[in-house]
Amino acid sequence: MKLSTKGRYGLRAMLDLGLNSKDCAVSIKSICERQGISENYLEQIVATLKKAGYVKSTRGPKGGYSLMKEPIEISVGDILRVLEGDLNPVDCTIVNENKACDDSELCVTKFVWKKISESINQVVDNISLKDLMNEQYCIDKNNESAIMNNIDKKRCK
Amino acid sequence: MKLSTKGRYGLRAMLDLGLNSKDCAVSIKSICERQGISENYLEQIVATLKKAGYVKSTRGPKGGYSLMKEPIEISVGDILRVLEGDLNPVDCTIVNENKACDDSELCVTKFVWKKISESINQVVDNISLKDLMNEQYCIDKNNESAIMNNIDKKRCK
DNA sequence: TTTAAATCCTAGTTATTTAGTAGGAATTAA
DNA sequence: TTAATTCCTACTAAATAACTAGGATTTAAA
Repeated sequence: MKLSTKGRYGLRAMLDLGLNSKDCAVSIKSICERQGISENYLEQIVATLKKAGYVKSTRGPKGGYSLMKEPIEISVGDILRVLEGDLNPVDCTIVNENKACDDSELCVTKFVWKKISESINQVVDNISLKDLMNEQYCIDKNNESAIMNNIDKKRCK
Repeated sequence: MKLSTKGRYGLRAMLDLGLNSKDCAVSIKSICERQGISENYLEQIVATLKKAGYVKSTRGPKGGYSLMKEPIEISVGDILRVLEGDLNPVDCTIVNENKACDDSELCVTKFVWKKISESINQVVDNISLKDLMNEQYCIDKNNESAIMNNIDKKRCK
């Protein structure tokens, strides 16, 4: 019951693009330097995100990637579903549809799987890339004041 | 982001025990016949549930397994966590604890993982085995009336 | 026009996990 | 004594995850 590196790296890459591709395209190389990820691997992940319409690319020197939409228009759910597939904990969540489940005894657990699916999707669909960017700005700000004022880093409200 | 067969089979086995082990111990063999699961494999799964204190066993002929606690005292979350490990989508959910995450840039995604964890656990901790048993009784009842009255099967309230 | 920095594309490869299989030892009711 | 059961551990095949490798294409800039 774990997300793979595709989802984790992909979300970090998208956040990186949100934070850094405002004015110019951002290369895979620079993302990987910041995020500590393998370049060839992230290439494949970003290719998936491009195909899904969340990032655009420009080739050649000074080329790279940038977001295709406004960060507020991209949810964490969008990103994760593109990279991980649906976020259902069990493939068979549609009650009374699969033939193997005509045996109702098997079906009861589906109510559980369905509720888990719904709760996961509810969470990830209600966090936008913009939210994460804001969270990041907030952390940066607090870090700075922590350094400046020599006080402990605090969670952002 | 899928549950393994351990969690799925395990929950079905526990439900089976809830429904069938009221008066007598239930053998692995009979559970597997009803549920269509490999016997040797379910043995291993049930051994884990036993070690965790959710089922008890009696050996020899007429032996088998039964629940250690009242179904209302056992949550779906208890069962799944025993068999799947924690239900966090990413291992690193504790903000600002891991060394690799002192780089705050990496940390922002953790807010997402934490929220997903919380929502999953909230769901599974609020469904008891008793709830599933009731759901099953309800389905059985509706199936019967569907056969009797020749009307469509309906979802249970 | 050449160079080099970048994306684009696809085919390996290695390690880990999953989902079992296999089979014998111990227990115990009939 | 028999046979049904749990108990225990080692092995295994298949799938998946997490990359690595390397060449083709594009294009800004010298």
